[in-house]
Amino acid sequence: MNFDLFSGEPQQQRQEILPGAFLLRGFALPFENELLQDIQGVIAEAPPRNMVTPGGLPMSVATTSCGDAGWVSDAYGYRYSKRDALSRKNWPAMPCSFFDLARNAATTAGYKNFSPDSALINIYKVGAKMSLHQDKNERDFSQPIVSVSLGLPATFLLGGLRREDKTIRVQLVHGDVVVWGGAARLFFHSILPIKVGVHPLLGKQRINLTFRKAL
DNA sequence: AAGTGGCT
DNA sequence: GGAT
Repeated sequence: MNFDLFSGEPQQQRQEILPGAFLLRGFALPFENELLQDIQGVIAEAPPRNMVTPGGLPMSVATTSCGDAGWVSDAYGYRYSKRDALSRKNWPAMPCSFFDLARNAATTAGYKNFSPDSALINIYKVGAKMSLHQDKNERDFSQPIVSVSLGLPATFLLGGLRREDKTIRVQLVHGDVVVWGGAARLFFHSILPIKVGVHPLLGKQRINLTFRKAL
């Protein structure tokens, strides 16, 4: 945990950035070592790949998953799949460190008993981005989304229910967690192109973990 | 099927 | 279609 050097009290790092959406600054830092180790394990079993959108264009972000389902995109559309098309096996199991972090973060944001069954791992090289979209391939929108930022910083845009709604922008750095649910669950969001840089632990990349109850 | 992308 |  982060402690205030003067008071010795844990600093409150929770900020409601829009109704239902919370920024938990540095929340993942205590889990850092275990998370990085477990990410390596998942990637060894299910290598990240640049999925193709239904429109036929490759995404700039490389993606893999773990848990009971993984988010996939191909010519047939966006969906969750229980199997990795590359290995034709089930996705790797979700590491306990992933589940615990996601559940704790959701609780801290006021979403009790979050039980993610899918963790999407998005690898951003410098210049990679994620266009404005909604997370809407899940079955149950009563469960929040938990997003963990590692490595290089990113600018996160969060809007509303309509694509054309005004967006706020939030700088996300290594260890930050964003949780959105309730009224914000279907809000459009995006990541601007990652700027040139080198992170001391992760080098020239940003890794994002996104947790969902997909099934 | 696709605006999770690329163009202006 | 809008932001950059």
